[in-house]
Amino acid sequence: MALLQKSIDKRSALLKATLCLVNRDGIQGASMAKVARIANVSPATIYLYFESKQDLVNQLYLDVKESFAKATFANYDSGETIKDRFEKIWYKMAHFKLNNKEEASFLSQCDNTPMIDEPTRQEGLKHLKLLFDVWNEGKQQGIIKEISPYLLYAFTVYPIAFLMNMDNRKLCTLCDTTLNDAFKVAWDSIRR
Amino acid sequence: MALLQKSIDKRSALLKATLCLVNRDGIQGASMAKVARIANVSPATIYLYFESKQDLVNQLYLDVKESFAKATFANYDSGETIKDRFEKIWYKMAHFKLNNKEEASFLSQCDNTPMIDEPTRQEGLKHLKLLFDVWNEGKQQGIIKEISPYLLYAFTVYPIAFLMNMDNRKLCTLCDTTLNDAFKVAWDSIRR
DNA sequence: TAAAAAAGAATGAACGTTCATAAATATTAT
DNA sequence: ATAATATTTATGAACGTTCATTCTTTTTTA
Repeated sequence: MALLQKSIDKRSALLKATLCLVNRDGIQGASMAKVARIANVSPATIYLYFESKQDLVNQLYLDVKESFAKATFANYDSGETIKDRFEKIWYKMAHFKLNNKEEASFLSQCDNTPMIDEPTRQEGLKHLKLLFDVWNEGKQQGIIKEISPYLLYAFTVYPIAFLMNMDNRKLCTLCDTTLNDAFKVAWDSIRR
Repeated sequence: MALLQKSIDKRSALLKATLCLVNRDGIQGASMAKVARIANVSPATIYLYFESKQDLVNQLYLDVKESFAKATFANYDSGETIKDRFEKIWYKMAHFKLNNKEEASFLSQCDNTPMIDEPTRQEGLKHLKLLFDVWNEGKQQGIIKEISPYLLYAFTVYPIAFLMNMDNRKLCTLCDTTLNDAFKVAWDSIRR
């Protein structure tokens, strides 16, 4: 149905506009008026698709998290070794952040804003299940340290965001060499 | 001079009010009117001490960074071993963030906002010189990996902010045991 | 009494949101 | 198949509020 498609297009145009603006001016800088203008739509139209600015940003958050997870766990094979699986996931996360800077920077901004509510954050976390699986198996096999997934995440995945930030600010170029170094650091941090 | 002291008091009352509000409602939620009300001052008075909201937030940023650095490098002794020095610095950073949650959360928010300008960020970085010294010496002695300080920071210090966030959201309690685990992870990540 | 500091009221602009209305689309009746 | 009608979808203008900032006046200090 053409109508439905048109609706979907408009919805994603609005999400895309929001992503772009948040990336440029911060969450508070992405006003509904600006979002509307960039999406070629009347401000009022936004409220046909989202019930508030908070809703808009939260839905965008879930949307981006989902595509991040999709990229991260593509070709996931539970038959591979723990290290191989972790390595592939880690590199895919890094490459997603490098190749989708707007999305990555948006997620970074979301980490510390009160705009994203707790239920939405929880929902977003679910996408990481496969990574937690790998860690749990790794612990059972004595390959990975017996520590909470929050620690594992903090020291392997979270740092990528920092590096991406530095790269954006031209302070530290994230070339392949740097990325390989970074993975080594990440792996050394959590392996037994 | 009593007058000067009163000025200093008012300035820090304004900074404190800003810190408190940013922590509660985010940077955009800390309006000049609210800051004034909490500091028991007229909105206009703020402009006697700061030339704009951006200036206010940037000065607060430097202020907090400085007290963070003061706490972090207290009793620094360049005669100690690399690991001892790093360990003490790391724990002091962690404890500062645990004991000064408002300050820590504020700094986290600053990581991803366009409100803090690049010169101010550079200024804030200078406070970390001693940490960089330790790392450089460590590299020379073959104790620490030969990688950029940005990588070292990303994998040892930056994760603390994540853990603090989880702690604030009651998802992962940062008790002494967790903290010790975390330090082990941090050290394993960068040692040779 | 002169100068500095602080106040409160007021500024235009921008905010998120809603409203009455218009355009576009779907449904029904002929 | 076409005309008339109902329904959805979208609009631009306007809402009340709040924003950062400034202006004029009053209070405090020297």
